[in-house]
Amino acid sequence: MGRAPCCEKVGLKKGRWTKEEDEILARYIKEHGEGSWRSLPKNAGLLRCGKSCRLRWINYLRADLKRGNISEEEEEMIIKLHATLGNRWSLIAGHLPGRTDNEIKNYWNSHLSRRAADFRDGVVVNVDLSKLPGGGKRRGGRASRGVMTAAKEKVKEKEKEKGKRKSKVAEAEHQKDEEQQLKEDDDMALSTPSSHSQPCGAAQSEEQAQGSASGLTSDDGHDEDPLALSEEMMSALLGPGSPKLEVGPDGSCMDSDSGPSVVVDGESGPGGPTGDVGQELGDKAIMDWDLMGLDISTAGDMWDYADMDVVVPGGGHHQQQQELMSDLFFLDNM
DNA sequence: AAACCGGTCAACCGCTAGCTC
DNA sequence: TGAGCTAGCGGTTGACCGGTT
Repeated sequence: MGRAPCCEKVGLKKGRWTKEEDEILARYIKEHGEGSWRSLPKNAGLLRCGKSCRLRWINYLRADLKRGNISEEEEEMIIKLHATLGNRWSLIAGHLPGRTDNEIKNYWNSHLSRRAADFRDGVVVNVDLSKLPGGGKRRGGRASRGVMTAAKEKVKEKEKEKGKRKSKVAEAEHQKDEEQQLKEDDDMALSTPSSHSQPCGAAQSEEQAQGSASGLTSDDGHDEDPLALSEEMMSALLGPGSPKLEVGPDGSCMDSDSGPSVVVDGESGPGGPTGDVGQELGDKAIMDWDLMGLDISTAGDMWDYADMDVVVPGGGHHQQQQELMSDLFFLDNM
């Protein structure tokens, strides 16, 4: 049988937190650490639900939170990530250190969604959610640890095998990248500390990778994608000097000259990068680093990325490779 | 000065996946 | 094995605040 109920709803305080409550909660977590949210209010002497305590800590009291306005860089990042991930606020927050999912969600709803709607002039990205498992609908629920664990195991095994047949060139590149990583700061926008602790997509279950129901589906069943960003809209949002976006003939959106592109080399299965992702170079495909160019309409097909050698041209380092592998895994599990 | 209005954001709600017993 | 609980997620609500009439 299960455990006792999380908390008695009767007699618990609701609404805004007082300064005193904040202090009690912060002091308790400082002494005892995070977790055990169920017993926390009782132990700390708070008349709050554990859920409420957790939310207050995560969204407001945590020491590593960045206070203040969202910067232009962060805004740009949110727009790009939202175009790729949809309303996956926790994933987006994982790429923005010090920002919470709630904060980003609020910022999007109050600042960016309206701007996006102003610019939207039709369907830009084809997202046929009916082809995705579950019909493209999803609600909350935590990320699938099972999927993540299984994937890590799978990647480890593949890497073991791959290590044996890896080319000398790639090995030299890899070694060089690791050396560089020690010396230089990572100026890649997507290579943030938090994104390492929460690998993008690696923890996603099959259903979670479908995008939120309200974000990606329309009530009348059309394929309209409210998250789609046209070239005009993105250019306006990103401002002068921003990378120029290109809209592919199939409607996919791609960022043609932002950041280092990534060459994905090797076997790419159906629905893989070739043809759908950026520019083709023989058996290689140039993939936009932020994955803006991915055509998720083909996501139903599996893509054995683990067999690929991922090389970042121009001396990209190992960290970027691992970031990419995380993102690829996310797409693999869509 | 007061009423109204719209924007922002903290907090709540309902749901799901995974875990525990 | 399955019922029930926990943790975490995204959507929604409503209090608060500043600007306008």
